[in-house]
Amino acid sequence: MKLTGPISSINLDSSFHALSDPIRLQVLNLLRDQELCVCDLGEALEIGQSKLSFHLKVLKEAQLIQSHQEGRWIYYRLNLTKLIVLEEYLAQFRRFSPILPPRICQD
Amino acid sequence: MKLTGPISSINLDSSFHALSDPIRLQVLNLLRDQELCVCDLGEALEIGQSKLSFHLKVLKEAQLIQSHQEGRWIYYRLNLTKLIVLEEYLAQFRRFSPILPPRICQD
DNA sequence: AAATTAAATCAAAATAATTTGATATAATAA
DNA sequence: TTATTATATCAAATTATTTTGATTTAATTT
Repeated sequence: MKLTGPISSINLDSSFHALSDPIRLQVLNLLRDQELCVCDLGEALEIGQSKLSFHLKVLKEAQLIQSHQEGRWIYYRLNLTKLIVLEEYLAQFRRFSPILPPRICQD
Repeated sequence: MKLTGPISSINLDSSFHALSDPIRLQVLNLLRDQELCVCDLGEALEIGQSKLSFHLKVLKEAQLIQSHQEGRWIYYRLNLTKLIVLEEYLAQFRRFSPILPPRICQD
């Protein structure tokens, strides 16, 4: 059986790859509750401009973030949809487990 | 504020790195509801023995799987605890979001 | 004890990802 | 129109990861 929905493994590896770097995780954390322009991110992270641009590209290609332009600034924000797909993928292991009880629901 | 609990970013990047490879995701999926020995995994995945061993090591060092020996077989199983830590890390973005409603709780 | 088997380890080769510094692009301001 | 600013892109250098085949280890069987 080949899965095709959001829980399939297709592209999941590259999504997780985008999460596998400390700078990129910092970016996601900075964007957690607000959108920011590249200059804000650069100031917060204190890394070179082209390095930041590279990591933003990785995150964007993995569809973990989205961007839009405003004047000469480019703003980035989380793509929650994709983050939720990954969350659900991991949740699946817990749901399938014959061992541990399901997590307490806090939503 | 430096986080230190399970939701901190410390080591999260290497955990996600362990998830960033299709062979390793296949291994996790095979172990989803049962433990298997290396030979079972090798048969299912049709990859060379040392290659499999390498990927199991990456998963084990990331604490996503655990192993125990029985005679000359070594059995691997998921480490749900770590998978749940990662799931919670991702859930945090959703919980923090001012935009999307919380996920419908299915537990 | 010798042979077999399951799995790990090692070193070399092959690939892939990241960093760096320079240059390009496109929007705005002077 | 020229200068400035924000960001992206590119190529080269660096670093990290993965693959491969050979060897090792340890348990079991003969």
